[in-house]
Amino acid sequence: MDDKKRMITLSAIDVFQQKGIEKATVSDIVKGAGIAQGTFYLYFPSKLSVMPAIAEVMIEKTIKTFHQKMNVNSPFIEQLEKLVEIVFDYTNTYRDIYALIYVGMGTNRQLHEWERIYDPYYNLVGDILEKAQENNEIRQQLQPKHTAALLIGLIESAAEQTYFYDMQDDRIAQQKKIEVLDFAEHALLVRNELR
Amino acid sequence: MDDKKRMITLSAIDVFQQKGIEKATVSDIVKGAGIAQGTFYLYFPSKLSVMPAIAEVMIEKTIKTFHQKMNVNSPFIEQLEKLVEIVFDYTNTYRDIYALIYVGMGTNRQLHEWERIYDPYYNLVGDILEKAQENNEIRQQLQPKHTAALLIGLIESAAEQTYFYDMQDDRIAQQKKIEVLDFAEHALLVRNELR
Amino acid sequence: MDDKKRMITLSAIDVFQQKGIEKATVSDIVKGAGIAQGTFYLYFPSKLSVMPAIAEVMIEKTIKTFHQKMNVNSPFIEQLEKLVEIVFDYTNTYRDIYALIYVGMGTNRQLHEWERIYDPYYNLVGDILEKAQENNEIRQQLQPKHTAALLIGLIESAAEQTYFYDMQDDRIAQQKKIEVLDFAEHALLVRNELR
Amino acid sequence: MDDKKRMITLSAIDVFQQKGIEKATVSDIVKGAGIAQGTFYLYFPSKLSVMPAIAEVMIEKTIKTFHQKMNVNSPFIEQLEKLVEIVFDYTNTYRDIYALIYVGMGTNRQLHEWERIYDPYYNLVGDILEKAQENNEIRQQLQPKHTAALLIGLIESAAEQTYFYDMQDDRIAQQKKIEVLDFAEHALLVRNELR
DNA sequence: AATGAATGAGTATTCATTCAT
DNA sequence: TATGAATGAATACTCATTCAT
Repeated sequence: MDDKKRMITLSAIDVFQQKGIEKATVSDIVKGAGIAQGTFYLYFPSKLSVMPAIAEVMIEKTIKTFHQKMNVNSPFIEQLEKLVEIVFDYTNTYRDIYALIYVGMGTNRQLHEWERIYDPYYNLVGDILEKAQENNEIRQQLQPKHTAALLIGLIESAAEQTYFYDMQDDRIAQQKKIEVLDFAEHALLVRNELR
Repeated sequence: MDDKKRMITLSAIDVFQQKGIEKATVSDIVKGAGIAQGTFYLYFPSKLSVMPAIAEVMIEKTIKTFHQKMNVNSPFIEQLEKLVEIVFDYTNTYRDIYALIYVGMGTNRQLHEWERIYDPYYNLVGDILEKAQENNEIRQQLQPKHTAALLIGLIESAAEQTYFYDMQDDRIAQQKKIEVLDFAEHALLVRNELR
Repeated sequence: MDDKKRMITLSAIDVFQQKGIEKATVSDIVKGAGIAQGTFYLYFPSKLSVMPAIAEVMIEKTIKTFHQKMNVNSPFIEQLEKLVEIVFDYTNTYRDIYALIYVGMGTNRQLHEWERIYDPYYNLVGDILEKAQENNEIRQQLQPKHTAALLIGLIESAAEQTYFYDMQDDRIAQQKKIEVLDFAEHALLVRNELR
Repeated sequence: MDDKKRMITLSAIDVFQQKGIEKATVSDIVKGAGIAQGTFYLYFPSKLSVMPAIAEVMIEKTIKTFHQKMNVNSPFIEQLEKLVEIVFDYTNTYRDIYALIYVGMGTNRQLHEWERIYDPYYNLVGDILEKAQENNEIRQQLQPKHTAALLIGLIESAAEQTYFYDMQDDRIAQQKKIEVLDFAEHALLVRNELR
């Protein structure tokens, strides 16, 4: 991505997190990026059109985190646990941003781009599932990439629900993680020899 | 709910659906409700504070649909199918509204109210799961209400993913429904006679 | 004055002092008076029409203070000192109210009423001057009532100027009082024995 | 002063005079200044914050008038007469504006700025008094600048009192001028040869 | 490419006033 | 007389976008 475009996008993420969805302005964004008001429009045709770029950066970050934290050679069950950890983590941190992207792209009729943007993420998790299939750790009938989408959706929604409760209470989050892990394991029939 | 408050809420739902999230104005809402501009503020302190009321109405609608379409005496597997149908249906119809509620309540620091509002919904599905447990149709270890939340989250996110794609293509939706159903059945160990 | 009309007026004074000129509303006033919104309009045709009533009450208060603090038999010079004290005191306390009355009556084309309202005040001070003339304490050529108006204006404006400075600093106020007293004494030729 | 800021200020004075205190709108002001609505807010943070700028322009005008009409070499008594003329004149013409400035700055907690703004005015009159002292035309004990403030306050309040009455009646104004002049002369001990 | 002053359409919110009870 | 829910006109202020430099 063009360097200045990236600066704008990163600043936008910052601003949205600090000011919240309603109060963020282009003026704030350009200030954060250290450029002039007009320069913004050299890189993005409108305010909402930053959204896909933001989404891309977010996914990029997520994938980077994956590669850092995930040991692809560890048993699938451990990778699944890690997945839950990671998804809960970024959902909590970036909840507002995700809502924003969702609304912003929806308004802009760009929602279909979401598919393209999430694609590498689904592929990443899909690959893990595929390898788990080869190792006979999960059911053979599962279509890896489709299942990846369901799995990510499940965990993300569980993470979001955690924040309907008091965010401070970490025990609720831990409990939720255990439950979603159990749910997912059965869905995928992980370690079915254990039952 | 107070009659006039309800009128405002219903009109707000309409306006948000028609005009989209960004373009809806209080002026439109009061016009739809047949009241004066100022009257709005007798019932709601601000534009965004209608959100919880909208959420309540939406959940109310959903629950009503449930009672209409769901045969509580049919086998659990059929009820699950119905659940998927219903969730996909309202997600498709009210996708924008849900996004709006989410953002609106988040912005307003009212997200915790979501818990209270979703509660009857989780209870409804929780009851179904509990009965299924009694009939030995699903795993006994599952905590019904918690599982209900996960299940609803799973199906909703699957539905959302579907409608990020071309909404017209019904085959994709059908395919997604089958996948999520399969995923959920295994998670709950519904067809345990097969194993 | 009608009891309820008085209640409204007193509440209005309170509200204006607490909320300031811009923020005071009829709603606040009726709340303070313990009556309903509509009742206000049974006693006053409009919001601004309370102003003369407020002015009247203010003058009434001032005159009452005079009768309490002023010894009409003491030498004129002492009465003048007292006058300065009193005027500084009420100017400081009710500066906002006076500004409000001024603007409110000006807007309403009721400014001529000011004459009628201030009249008893001018008479009061005029009487003091007249008696001082009889006692040969001030110049004989002075027209008592006209001079009263000038004198009051002089002291009020001096008091107002005090508040252009830091209001906390009492020494400035004391200094100003001494200066205005000296100014007035010479204007009236009070200490004629000095010449 | 920045050219555009000055345009806005001048237009604001116009609008306040024509429309009166309550009815003046920012929209009117910008129309008069020939600029866009938003431009106003590049120069002033709010509607009321124009007040100090208005006050500055008013004082500027007054001082200019002084330099035109006042012969600094004429006897003090004539300069005092001129001072009364000028103060009565601008008080009559700009009565509304002064009330507005007073209220506006009071509301805005900017009243202390008044000191800075009036300062050159007090200095101007203070200089006249100082010179009169050198010429032994007034009492030596007087502190020139402080006395200037009292004197201006006296004359302004006298002028204001005049214009609360029927403004058309010029005889009342003339009478008041004579009285205030007499009052001031004695206060300053002008014409001390007469005593 | 970059700037940032200027634009002006757009809207939530307020509050004096009314009127059916 | 008294009420207070309902009214709706009126307006300050915001901010995405433009364009001359």
